[in-house]
Amino acid sequence: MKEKVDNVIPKATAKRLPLYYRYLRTLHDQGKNRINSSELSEALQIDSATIRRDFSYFGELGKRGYGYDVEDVMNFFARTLNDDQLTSVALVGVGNLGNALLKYKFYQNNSIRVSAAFDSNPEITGKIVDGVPVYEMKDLKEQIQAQKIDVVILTVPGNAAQSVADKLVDAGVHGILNFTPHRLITPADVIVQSVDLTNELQTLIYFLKKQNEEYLK
Amino acid sequence: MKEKVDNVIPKATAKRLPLYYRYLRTLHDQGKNRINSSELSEALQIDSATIRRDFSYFGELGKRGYGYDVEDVMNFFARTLNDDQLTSVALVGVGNLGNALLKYKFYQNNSIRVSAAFDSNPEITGKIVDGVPVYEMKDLKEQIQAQKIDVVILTVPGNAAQSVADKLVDAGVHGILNFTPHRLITPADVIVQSVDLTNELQTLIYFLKKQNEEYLK
DNA sequence: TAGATTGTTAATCGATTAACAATC
DNA sequence: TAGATTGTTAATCGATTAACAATC
Repeated sequence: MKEKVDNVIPKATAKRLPLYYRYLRTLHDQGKNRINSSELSEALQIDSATIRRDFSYFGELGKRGYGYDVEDVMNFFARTLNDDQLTSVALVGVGNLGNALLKYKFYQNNSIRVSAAFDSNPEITGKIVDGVPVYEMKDLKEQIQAQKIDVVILTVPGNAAQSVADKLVDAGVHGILNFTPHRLITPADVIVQSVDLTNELQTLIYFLKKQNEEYLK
Repeated sequence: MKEKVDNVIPKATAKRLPLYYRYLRTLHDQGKNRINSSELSEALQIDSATIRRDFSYFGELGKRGYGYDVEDVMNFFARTLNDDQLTSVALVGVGNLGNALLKYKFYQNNSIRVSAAFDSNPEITGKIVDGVPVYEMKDLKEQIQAQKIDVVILTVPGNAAQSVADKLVDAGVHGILNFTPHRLITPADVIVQSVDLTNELQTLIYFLKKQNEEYLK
């Protein structure tokens, strides 16, 4: 397995990495030790050429005439995705969604752990929710820096999103998983990934409507 | 404002429609009654040519030399996105995440309403959570059909995902917003939109790591 | 009419996929 | 060696964007 040094990974490829990684672990758990791109294609519903191309960005991970060694590639992706070491993230906004995500066991399957939460409501702060201490907003910078947290899950109400994002940037955070429908303005070196639940539902409903109209013709 | 009859809307465009719609409503609330593609571009961080192209798939929504009439286009998108009439959806799996989504006020800003929930746990069923009745799984088909529900939010544990999806398809559901990390196997006329929270976090962490490595060079 | 801005043509970019030579 | 499957070249597809004629 020869790895590549120079790496410009297309975004589309990067987004599929967790998928590959998860399935390789499933295979590994099942005791399978080799897999080829057609089987992967079948299981993941991704064209086999796309899979080979994706893998090839990282070097020659496979063996011609054989396929891929499940454990090798799994371990390679674990390292690539930083899953070989614990990543602590914080969560800001312990409302409905925030609470649910606190309880969501990210670390059950991955080495991601929510190690601190923050909220502006004094009824909530000072407690430990599901093993995670909930701090006041004024402790944000201190805790983020003390715990060397680089990634934050943002589940505050929409109208607070930008001002909290500013505080996060000030505290040194570089990655924000944004659950508000607000477009955050941040410096270029901060990566914002947005999950807009209403958008997802609306798009789904739109696709459905279109399919329906198509069907009526 | 001339609308188009024939419509093959690119997927990328479709996914931006809720964004446009939301922002047009914001403008409308602010009492603004005209907008042009550069201003939209500025606010939404989408190239103005992309915006004009997106809009043009739906006909000639604007006026040359003038821009777009906010109310007109807003209303047009409301119809396009089915937001001019109530859409009832169901939710299956009232665990942590399901509970949070039940309380998530989709209908506060849009005409989407969770009108029924289902769970397999008898401790939960039979109650009304946040105004939404929680039924047993055995009532699924009956309720889905009685309430003419076409879209379901799926927040069950991963291992139950496929079997529940089968039941949903059997009940006549055509759209599933899937929060499990499982790839669902469904007939061609069923649209599955997946939201994989762990994936999002892992991808974000990966991008960050890459940026960091880049920076070190 | 003069100025502004659309809607669209053409160019470009990025992602997917078919096909196959390289090679284990 | 023969058979299998990778890694990659070339073709295709879909999305974005620059540039501008059309036109309000």
